[in-house]
Amino acid sequence: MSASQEVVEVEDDSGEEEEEEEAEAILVGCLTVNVVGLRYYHGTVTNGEMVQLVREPTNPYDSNAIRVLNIRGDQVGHVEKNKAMHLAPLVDQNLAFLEGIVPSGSKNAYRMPCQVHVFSKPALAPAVVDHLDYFGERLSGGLLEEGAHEGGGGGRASSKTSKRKVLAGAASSAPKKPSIDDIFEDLALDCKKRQAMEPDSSIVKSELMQHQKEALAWMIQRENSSALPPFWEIQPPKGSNTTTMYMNTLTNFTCDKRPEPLRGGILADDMGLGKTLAVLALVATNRPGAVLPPVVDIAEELEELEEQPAAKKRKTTERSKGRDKKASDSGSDDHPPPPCVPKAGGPLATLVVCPLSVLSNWIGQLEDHTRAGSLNVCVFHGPDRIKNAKKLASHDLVFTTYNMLASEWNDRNSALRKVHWLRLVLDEAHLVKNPKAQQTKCAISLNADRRWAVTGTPIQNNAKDLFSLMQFLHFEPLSERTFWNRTIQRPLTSGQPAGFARSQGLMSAISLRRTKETRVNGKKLVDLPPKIVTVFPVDLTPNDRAIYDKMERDGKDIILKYIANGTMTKNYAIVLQIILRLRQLCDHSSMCPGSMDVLAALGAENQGQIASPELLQKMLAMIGDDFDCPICLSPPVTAIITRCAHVFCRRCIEKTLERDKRQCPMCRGDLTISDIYTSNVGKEQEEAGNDGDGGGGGSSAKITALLSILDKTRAKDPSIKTVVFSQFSSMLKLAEAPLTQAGYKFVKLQGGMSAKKRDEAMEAFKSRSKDSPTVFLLSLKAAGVGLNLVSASNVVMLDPWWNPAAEEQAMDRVHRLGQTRDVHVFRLVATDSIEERLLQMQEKKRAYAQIALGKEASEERRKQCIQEVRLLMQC
DNA sequence: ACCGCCGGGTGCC
DNA sequence: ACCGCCGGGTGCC
Repeated sequence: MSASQEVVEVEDDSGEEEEEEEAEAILVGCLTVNVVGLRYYHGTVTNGEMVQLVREPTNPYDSNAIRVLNIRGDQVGHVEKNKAMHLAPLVDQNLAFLEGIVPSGSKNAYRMPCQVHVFSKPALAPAVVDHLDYFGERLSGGLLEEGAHEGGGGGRASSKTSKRKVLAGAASSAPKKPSIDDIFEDLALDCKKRQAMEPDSSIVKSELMQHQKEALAWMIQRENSSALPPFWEIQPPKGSNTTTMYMNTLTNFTCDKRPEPLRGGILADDMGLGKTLAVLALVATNRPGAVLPPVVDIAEELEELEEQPAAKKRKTTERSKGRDKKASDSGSDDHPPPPCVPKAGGPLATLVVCPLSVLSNWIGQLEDHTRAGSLNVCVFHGPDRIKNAKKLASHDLVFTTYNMLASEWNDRNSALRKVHWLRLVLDEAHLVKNPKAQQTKCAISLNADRRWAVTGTPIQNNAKDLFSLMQFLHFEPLSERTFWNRTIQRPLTSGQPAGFARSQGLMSAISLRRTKETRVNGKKLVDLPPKIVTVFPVDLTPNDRAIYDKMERDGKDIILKYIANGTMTKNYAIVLQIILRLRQLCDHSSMCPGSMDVLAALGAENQGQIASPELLQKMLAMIGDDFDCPICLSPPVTAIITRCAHVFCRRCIEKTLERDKRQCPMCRGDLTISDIYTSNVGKEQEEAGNDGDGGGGGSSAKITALLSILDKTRAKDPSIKTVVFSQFSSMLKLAEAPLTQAGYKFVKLQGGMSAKKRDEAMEAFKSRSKDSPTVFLLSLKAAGVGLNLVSASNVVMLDPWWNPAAEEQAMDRVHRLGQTRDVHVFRLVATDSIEERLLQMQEKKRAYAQIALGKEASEERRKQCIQEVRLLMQC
């Protein structure tokens, strides 16, 4: 950042503070002055209109000059000089600031009266009064007179003023300072009269929830409707006036040019209501040139559910709503209604700005809910981002982060800023509440036809945050700080009902907010049914038990020897193998051929390089994602295995090897890039040693348990579907024959399946038809992606996983948005086995994950690793 | 008449 | 601007 930029920042700061102080100011009094020189300027005002009074110290004729501008900023004239002379010093010394309203007489061609409201900090008010008194200027209508600076609408129509006062009386019984949440409170009631729309099914493959369809219809209507922006009214020609006029009800600014609609708004649904999908549906459905699906009116039901205390407040909402509605209705009368036909030919690309942390969520939802390849998507992030604006603009959807936005702000030639966007979406838009942050400035300045702010925590009890959203939305004149303060902020903070009513009118017009408590026809929008997790102990069959016990004893002996020698990390591959074997034995003996002796012999012979690459790859494929990278302590992004059998993210280990010596961070053994192996995922590895029917060692206790759960479920309700997870695909295979035998139809999903096959399996399972499969066998790898499995409500985890978060995530494929039944999760755990210890370890990991984030593989971590093994092996 | 008055020219700051 | 103001023309009744 250059020095000059810093200076600018500082100036911005002070300006900001001053303007925020304005909100705290009080009205000292009013003064009527003449606005003169009208014929030299083309800015016009009508009766009751607000004007801006701007000092013009550089005026060559009078250094006290005060310019008079209308809302649009066009100059109307000057304050007559003998009054300007009295007022200018107050303004220049920051003792007061001025606001003007032209009550009447605006027809005069040469001059017009203007009511000047003088505001100051309360402490300075007496000095201001004294100063003006000295010059013979008597102020009228100070704070004491209620409604004195009601200005906004007061001047225009006295009938309205009286209505407001009635309203004020009604509202004053409510709590003094209405929070923004109160403003939203009743808006929810309005959604039931809303409409719904299906998304373009050639792109969006998922079924939207009802409230998401409503959000889609609402957003599309906001983007395509030609309705007037909020606070605008149409004034049909009357009398001698033959032109239709448009008036802003906040400022009474009137002009003959129809204001542009506000194409966008605020999607402020609570977290967990699926805003991301709603926006994706919008992007997919409201494309230029597209034919829109029909709008479906939602029947209004259960009106009687209305609660008593809400009724009064609701009237307020309806009043402002009614006004908006009238405005838009008459708007479509006057302009041939072009709604719902997005034109082709303009810009195509939607830019989504989000925090880096939720970027993956967007991508995940995109993969989950849209057909592969149906949208042309790109992520503008990282050093190899697209720098060519034309290329960037050719995508349907571009994702970037706030940090990118902030850094690109400095770059005049940034592709982001050059593109003319069809649509700009700010996710977690509350992040732009700081108006001087670079990301905020950049977001405001980007060139986009439609603008959306998406946020789950909309306006944290602070109307100021709303202001920055107005800036982002380019919603004039509220995007202008002075007008924001004047019409919303100050009335709101001083508890005037006008501020509240206006905010409500604004929000009801441009925002959609539903909370988890919002009810439509008496039902919550998203009411995730409970998830009940049960640990389901399984006694191994006598045969398996015997094999397991022997193996565990052998394994323990081997490991104890390593611990005694201090060679455990060196022999980590064998340790891992032992643990893996034992875990497999908990599923079924057939999955673990051979004995530990073989391994031990191997280990004894080659202390250094013990495993062949093939074996290592096999191991990696089996532990797969169910392992934490010891460097970043998260499940590996692209898991690799070293020749010393340690598992890392590819990124993490590559970086470590680049930077440090050529050593494995875990065992300190020599290690180079060539000693790293990926799993050969492409070819699905089927564990040898079983032929799919439980083969050699009799039946598996886990499979028996699974069947008993399924049988019970089927007896209770045959339509309940069950998802079965295991990390061993061989275990899933083991389940197949018994399932078929017991009359269960099933589908399967595991790593290495083609996208088409996966889709087919998903579709089949989703079906509600009688002969559709009721059991879904999933490997851990397949569960990692954001699958939606809400058609099932039962989950069986055949084996406990290393990583509790991964297990949780897998369950949440079922227990997620759209789930209507209670979810039952059965975690099968072999009694008195390594699995029980694994559960204990999961608890520890949960706690550990909180503390040691971001630490690199250290001595401590290695010790902990040994501790984990000892805990698992009970030695 | 170094005034008053008349009436045309003129017009923000 | 159907004003105020300026400044030139004018000058008893």
